[in-house]
Amino acid sequence: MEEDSAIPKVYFHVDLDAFFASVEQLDHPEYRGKPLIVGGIPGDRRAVVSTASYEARKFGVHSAMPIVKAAQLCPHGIFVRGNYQRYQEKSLEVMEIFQNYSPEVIQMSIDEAFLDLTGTSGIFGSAEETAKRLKKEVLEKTGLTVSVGIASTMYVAKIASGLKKPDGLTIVQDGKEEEFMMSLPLEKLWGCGTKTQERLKAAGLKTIKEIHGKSENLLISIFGKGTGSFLYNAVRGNRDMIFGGEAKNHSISSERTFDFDLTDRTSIDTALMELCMNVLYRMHKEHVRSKTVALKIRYEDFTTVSVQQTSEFPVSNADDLYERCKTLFAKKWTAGRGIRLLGIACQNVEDKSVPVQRSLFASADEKKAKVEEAIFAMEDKHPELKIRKARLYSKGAK
DNA sequence: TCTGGGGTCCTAGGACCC
DNA sequence: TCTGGGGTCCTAGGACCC
Repeated sequence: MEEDSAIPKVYFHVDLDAFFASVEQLDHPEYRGKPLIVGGIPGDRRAVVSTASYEARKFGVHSAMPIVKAAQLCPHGIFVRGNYQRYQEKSLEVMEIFQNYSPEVIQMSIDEAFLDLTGTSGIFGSAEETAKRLKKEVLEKTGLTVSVGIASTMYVAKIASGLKKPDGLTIVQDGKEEEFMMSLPLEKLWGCGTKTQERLKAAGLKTIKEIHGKSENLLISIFGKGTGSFLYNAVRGNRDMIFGGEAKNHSISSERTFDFDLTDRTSIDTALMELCMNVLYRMHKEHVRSKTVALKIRYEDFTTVSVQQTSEFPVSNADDLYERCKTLFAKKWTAGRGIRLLGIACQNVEDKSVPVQRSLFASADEKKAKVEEAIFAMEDKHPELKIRKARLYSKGAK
């Protein structure tokens, strides 16, 4: 093991403020300064809020809230469904700017990233100056504001960036991480959601300070190895992820919540086929394949079941995936119960360049796969030409 | 006011093997 | 014939994140 280098670690966590809503307000001046809700429009039965502008948040609207409720809280709000391609574009613009500040950028999602700024003070000046310059550059080049957290661990930087939104900058000095953590309410503990918070409260631990007072062994005895250790380290600001770690168990999934529960086989099969095409298209674009197919059913009462199966051979084409999904579905489905959501996933995807064992039927399967690839390629070139499985156009499908 | 869609990671239990 | 102990792989479900 190598000793810790003398250079103190410096991490930035950069978070775009109310990202989707901000992009909409940028593109539509008439939305600016108004309560804007992205995620659905009133009347979308089961839609939820994806992002609310700060003006809308004043009414109590927040992410994950049903649109129906948002419309009640904020009846004069502007509601839009959103344009994810556009958000992706803007995200890319911002991420490219980050590259100018650090060779090590870890993008965490469409609207946030960690930057390793360790040892760059000679180039950029102090962390604070650097952050201010970065914020200014992002605003000038993209019209968006970001909030930045700076600390010696990614974990603390992440929490810090969330404290002074929007357009915030929070610096936790090296050595002050623990003190910083202790000053926070329990809700700010990243990775500790409502369930764990409830368990903590049930155990008499209501604050980060109180957790800090317990030994690791005690926390493990109450919460188990994983959660116990996590809590012990998190309240000390110790918890850190490994930079540049291999992405394992990558999966590609698609799911859909239906406006009305499905009960008949025809609509169910159509929905399954649609999900299959979606997943397969994306696997094709990413040049990956998978041997493990998973299926998820959420019933009307929100109980959720899943099945998965790993086969000797990777999924080869849409029919293949569809057949596997139907088999899994038959294994789990309780006929008569209404289905509110269906989802499928291909797990443990691997790059198509790694050699694979071929099945006895490989040549026929490969032929089908080739045809599909050609179709996908054509759809990419001519989005107006939607070549889809004939059954998607059969009655009932839109 | 019933609760989206895309992910990742962890855990517990069963099967199977030596 | 009453039953060890470890390792590994797989699955189902749950927690959490944005």
